[in-house]
Amino acid sequence: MVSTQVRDEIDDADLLRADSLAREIFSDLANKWALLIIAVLDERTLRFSELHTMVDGISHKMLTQNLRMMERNGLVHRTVHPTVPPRVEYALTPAGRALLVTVEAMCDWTHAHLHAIEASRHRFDA
Amino acid sequence: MVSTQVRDEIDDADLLRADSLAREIFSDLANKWALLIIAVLDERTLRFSELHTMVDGISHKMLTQNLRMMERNGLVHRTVHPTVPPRVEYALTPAGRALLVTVEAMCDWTHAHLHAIEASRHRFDA
DNA sequence: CCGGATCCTTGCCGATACTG
DNA sequence: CAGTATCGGCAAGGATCCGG
Repeated sequence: MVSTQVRDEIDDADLLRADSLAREIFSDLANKWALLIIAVLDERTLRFSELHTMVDGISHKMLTQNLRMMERNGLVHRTVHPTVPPRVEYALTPAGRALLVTVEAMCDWTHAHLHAIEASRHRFDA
Repeated sequence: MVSTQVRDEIDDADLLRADSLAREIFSDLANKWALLIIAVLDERTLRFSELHTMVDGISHKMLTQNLRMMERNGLVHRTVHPTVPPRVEYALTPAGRALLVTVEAMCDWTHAHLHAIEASRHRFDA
């Protein structure tokens, strides 16, 4: 399931350039809101309003837009509870959880290099 | 160096929400052009014009813009050869190479789930 | 060959208002 | 509470020119 398969000759970048569908998907997901939503859905199903609070800075509109996109791509599962008031919950699908692993790796990387990056910025800004 | 450290209580998403610098850096990098450039710089130093061809669809402007940002954050190293015509080469720094690992993971994920995603889209669009 | 600067267009995204 | 629709500002990003 986890792709540690060995490919010969071509690397990942080539795969992205060759396949337009792959590029489209990659472009969909490589945006901060989508990745942040995935990161926040770590471990727990969340309601729309919870997501709205937890991913801070995101607007109502961007949240729905990204959730639709992610649902369409099969990353999140949407459950509507027919109650009053309505209750909608979002959870990661297996595919989404697989992607979560790499998102967490990116988060870890960010925090591991925080200071180095800050230093690099100061050097550059001179 | 590689952060497989164990943290207690808080998860990655929390770290991103708590630290505004982390969020800023994450937002810088979580965009398709930056990630694609990193993916392409896999294994080899590349000239500006080579990058321009390899990351296809990117404009001259976006390429310089992202390269500056990545240089500022210490992800790529820029070497200017004082020849005529000028020759400028870009290479990943150790930090950049560390990030490359997670970018490749994302690429692998994309290709591993291509068909599933395509199927999911068809289902959704009905 | 590189990349900065300028103009100009496009579409992203936030604010607001309205339905179920 | 969750979601859709509309509108409008503003910034992202493309095209082009020039200068090193």
